[in-house]
Amino acid sequence: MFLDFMSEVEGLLTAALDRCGLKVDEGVNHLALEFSPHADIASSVSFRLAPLLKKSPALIAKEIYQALPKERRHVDRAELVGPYINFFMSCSFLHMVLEQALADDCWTGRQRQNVIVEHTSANPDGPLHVGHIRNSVIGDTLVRILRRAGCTVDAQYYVNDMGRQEAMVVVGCDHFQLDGSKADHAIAKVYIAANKLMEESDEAKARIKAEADLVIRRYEAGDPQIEAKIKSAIRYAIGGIEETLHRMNIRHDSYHWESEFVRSGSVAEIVGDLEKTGLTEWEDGAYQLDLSAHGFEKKMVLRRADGTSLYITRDLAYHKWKAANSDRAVDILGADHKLVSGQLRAALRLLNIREPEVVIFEFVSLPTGSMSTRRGKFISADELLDQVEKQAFEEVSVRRPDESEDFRRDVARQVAVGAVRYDVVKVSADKATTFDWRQALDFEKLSAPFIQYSLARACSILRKGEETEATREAKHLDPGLLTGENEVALLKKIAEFDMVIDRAARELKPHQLATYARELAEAFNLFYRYSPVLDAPEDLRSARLALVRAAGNALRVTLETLGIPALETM
RNA sequence: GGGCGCGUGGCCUAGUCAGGAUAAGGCGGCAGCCUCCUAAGCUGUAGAUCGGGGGUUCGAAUCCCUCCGCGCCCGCCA
Repeated sequence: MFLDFMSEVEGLLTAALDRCGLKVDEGVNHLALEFSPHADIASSVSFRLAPLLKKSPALIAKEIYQALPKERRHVDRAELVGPYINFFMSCSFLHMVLEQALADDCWTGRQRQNVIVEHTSANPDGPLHVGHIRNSVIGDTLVRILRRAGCTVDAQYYVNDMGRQEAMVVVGCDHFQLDGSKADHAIAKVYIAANKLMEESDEAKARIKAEADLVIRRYEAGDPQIEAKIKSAIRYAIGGIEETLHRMNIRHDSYHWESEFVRSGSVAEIVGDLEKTGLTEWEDGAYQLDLSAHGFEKKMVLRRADGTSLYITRDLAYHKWKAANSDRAVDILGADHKLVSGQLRAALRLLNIREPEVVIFEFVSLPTGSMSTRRGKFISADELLDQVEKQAFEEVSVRRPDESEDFRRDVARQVAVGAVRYDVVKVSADKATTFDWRQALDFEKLSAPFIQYSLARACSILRKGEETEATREAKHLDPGLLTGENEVALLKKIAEFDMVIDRAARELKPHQLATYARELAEAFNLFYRYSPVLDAPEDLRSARLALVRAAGNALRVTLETLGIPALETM
């Protein structure tokens, strides 16, 4: 929709520049297109040409303006305002938007790549906390955005089964009993307890560390007894983690365990490949890769002194596999992984393996400081969801006191999922945040319920409007009646959907969709407030009803792409 | 100490990558709107040295330099 309008504008401008014998350097946005309150899209390309032509921008803009081809489909008119050329959408374009938005096939884009998105990948040593879910929500939203853009996506969870953390879980299970709480929480308790044990004395610390080291060595060597222990602890923890993820509408398509890559020999193979670069050496007893030529002071350790592999070595093998099995590989990682992910990419570059696209998100901290599973200092995702759901239940009970408790519980659950997801996704990934209960429990304008509510309003109109409409014979729809300011603004906002998705999918910026969702809901609410539908004269009523259906589709698809339940009533 | 990221009204954020026409929202404050399709909504109002300073440019929240503040990292952890 909007992309069609934009490419026509690009075509017009390119043709006009050509006719004038003007050239602008190729590059991103070389036509200087920009969004503007003065136009549907504007170009300030005249400024770029002014220094070259030594003429005033206004004069250049005038020449270009006069050379614009007259045959147009989506562009109604262009206006010359000083140095700016403003383009406006035609009525027929808006009619096309309405018609397309009433159907199903305009909501999926034309990107056709196979994409692997790895997200969450939290160590199975405890429940997800409010920091982890930033990863999960950003990751899952990107999965949905990429699918919406037309890609085939495999969402993957990388299971760290060979690391020290997991060995500590096994040590914890040896010393303490798992209690009856939710699986991931029960695992966290023994893990925290084992870590506490280490603080008792130097002797205890050495003893526990030795136990963990032994677990690591035996597991890497393929000891079946240890393997059974680790796998069962991990499956148990992941079961709990999955339960939480499912509660938030998040699902992984496949799981890859790091041990896979050790057992298959691909870790050894990639270490061998790195050896051939001549940049590796045994130093201080460990096998290291020198990346100083690539801007990394720190050497990358590939093997411990005892020969066992490290996280980053195994990750290298995993990424080699990902590169071979996708067109794009996307990693969602916390800010603490900046350095290692940089080293990882540098090492892959050395081997001529396509690098992953890495989305880094900054930390979520508590008002009291940073979170830590090991120290038991965190707010779990389950606790957050429970609290938000409780608050939502109270609010829905105030608003819909006559509805059954089942209805209110159901709405509260869906509102809570949306509120939590939207709260996370609305903030740009490169902003560090502090978790705030008051904000998490606020369901007003800058939140998911605001958007869900707009859809519920649309659905309510449709329920009432279409039972009478259905009895009439199919009648001619005249979109030309939708000329009100709010109606046109709503149509234009609906049209933007494809561009927002396309851009978010290319730039991997899910918060752009969150911003769009809010704007779409605002546009609908203004229309709702000022353009009565059911009480309008017959023809206008039909046209507005169609607009409500179109806006409802846009809201529904937008919410689904954000992983937020699209409620028909609330 | 070095590397990366961030700094926008009292608070939270969009806009920064691709510099342009009056800095955009929310929360909180104040003042309004339910005989009218769900008021989780809508309207108005007050409130900003876009961290400070320099530079590039016709034009800088946006690009460059520098300083300050905050976060993350600099493990044979992940």
